[in-house]
Amino acid sequence: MSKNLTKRSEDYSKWYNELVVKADLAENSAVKGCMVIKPYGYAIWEKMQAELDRMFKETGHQNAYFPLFIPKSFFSKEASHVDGFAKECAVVTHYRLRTAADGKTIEVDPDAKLEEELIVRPTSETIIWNTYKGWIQSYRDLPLLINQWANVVRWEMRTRLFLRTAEFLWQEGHTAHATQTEAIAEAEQMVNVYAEFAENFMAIPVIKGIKTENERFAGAVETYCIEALMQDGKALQAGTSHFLGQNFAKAFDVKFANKEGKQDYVWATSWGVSTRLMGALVMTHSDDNGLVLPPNLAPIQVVIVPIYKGDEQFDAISVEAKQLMARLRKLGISVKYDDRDTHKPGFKFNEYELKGVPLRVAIGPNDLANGTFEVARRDTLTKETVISADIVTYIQDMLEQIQQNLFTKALDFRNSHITEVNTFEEFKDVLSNKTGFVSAHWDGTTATEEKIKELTKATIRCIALDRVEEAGTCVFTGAPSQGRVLFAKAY
RNA sequence: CGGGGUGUAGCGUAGCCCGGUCAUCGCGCCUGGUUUGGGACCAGGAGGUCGCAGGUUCGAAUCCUGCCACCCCGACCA
Repeated sequence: MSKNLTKRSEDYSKWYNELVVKADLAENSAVKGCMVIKPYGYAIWEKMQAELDRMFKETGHQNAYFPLFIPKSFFSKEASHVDGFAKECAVVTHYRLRTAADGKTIEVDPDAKLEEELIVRPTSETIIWNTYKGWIQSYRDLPLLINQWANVVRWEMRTRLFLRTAEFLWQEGHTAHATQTEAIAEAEQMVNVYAEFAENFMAIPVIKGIKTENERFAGAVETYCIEALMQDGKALQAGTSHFLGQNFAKAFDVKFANKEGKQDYVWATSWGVSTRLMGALVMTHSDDNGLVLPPNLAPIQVVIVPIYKGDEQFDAISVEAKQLMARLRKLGISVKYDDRDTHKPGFKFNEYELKGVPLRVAIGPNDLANGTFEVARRDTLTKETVISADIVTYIQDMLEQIQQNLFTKALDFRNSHITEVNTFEEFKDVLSNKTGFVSAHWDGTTATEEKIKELTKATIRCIALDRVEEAGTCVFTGAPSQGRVLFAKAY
């Protein structure tokens, strides 16, 4: 295994191997950017889904499901939206195959050409708003707060495992409101939900902010985002929440009668996070020994490894192990007892480190004699001997400590990689040597933003919601600025 | 689509410049035995259209031509 895994993104793919593999569909290069999520990786996604779903419901949202296929005509109704996605859509043109003249191969039946092509959804705004049109007549129908768990397809020119795959899993919330204020409040609420989820559940510190016009979602009036920093110093957008204004309501003619009896267009939001978050998880916490999973997300939180010679010892250890397993499970802790006799303990130790299991309990003849357990934690790679009487509370506390420690570690790293600069020389120097976020004054123009991107490859990740107003001069043009924005090289 | 690189067993690779017991080594896999507190050891074994198609040659993994695929950089991209 290569060293310096924290330095280059390609190296992370080695750790992804535990979770996911690139789809092996070499016969058809068109789907090369897809991924197969392995059971261990999918278990993490399920945990993320469960927690997010709970948070959505606590904020009043409901789940629904909309079609995978979107008629082409829907797509063209919102001009900037179609501009944003047109170049990366998979299109269905036919609905039937037939046996070819050679009697062996299968070909597309030319008679089965669709009158109107169907787009495989790259996002569902259009089909959802087309549906909402029939659901909303009165202010009494509002707000409409719906979330969908789905897959989407974006035919990117270049894919990167987890971070930008051709097909990915996500959730997309789509809400409709009677007033602008309410819709903005919703968009802000959801970015807060995402931030809370990332920090408390995934142990990934994030910066909440808004996107510049240039980086805004196609069709949005304002895009809120959470930005995380990976160990290699590159930023990753981990979630977005958009205030869509009345753009989609107007495009799909969704009007409602307000309290005064007047017709008005509804105000909209949409928000989403995807399997990209799993990439963020790996790139935030993992080390040269493999994955490091926060206890909240680990499919296996505790693994018990027996160390024994002969059946007699094994049986005695198994009794202890199964007792401990039962007690931990009662507390909702997920435990695996690895009683395979095909592998030595040392092999198992390394295997579970690679998989990122937070806590490992070893039980051997010495422990049996002394009434102890050996507990090793994945985040610090340290071991301690714990007496039987304390073991359950010790593990319970330790899982919480690991969760906390991972967040603190990532937060310290992130905070030490936000650098304020005042000259363009410094700007370039920090970007190429220290990496991370660069906090600098910007004159607010797209032209400057693009010129900086051209020269340094850095983009404005966000204007932090909690930034302090501060008069200054643009790091590039010297024009006046009201505050600093965060630049970084990003995935 | 431009620039660079790679393609040899499930994975990672040597060999290619200088054609000829060259199909190499490691991991993994199978069998038997000994092992088991940090990736065990010994012995034996299975597994390969050398990316594909042509060409040169007595002879091609090796040279030539074309094609295909993958990776990296760029364009593109919430």
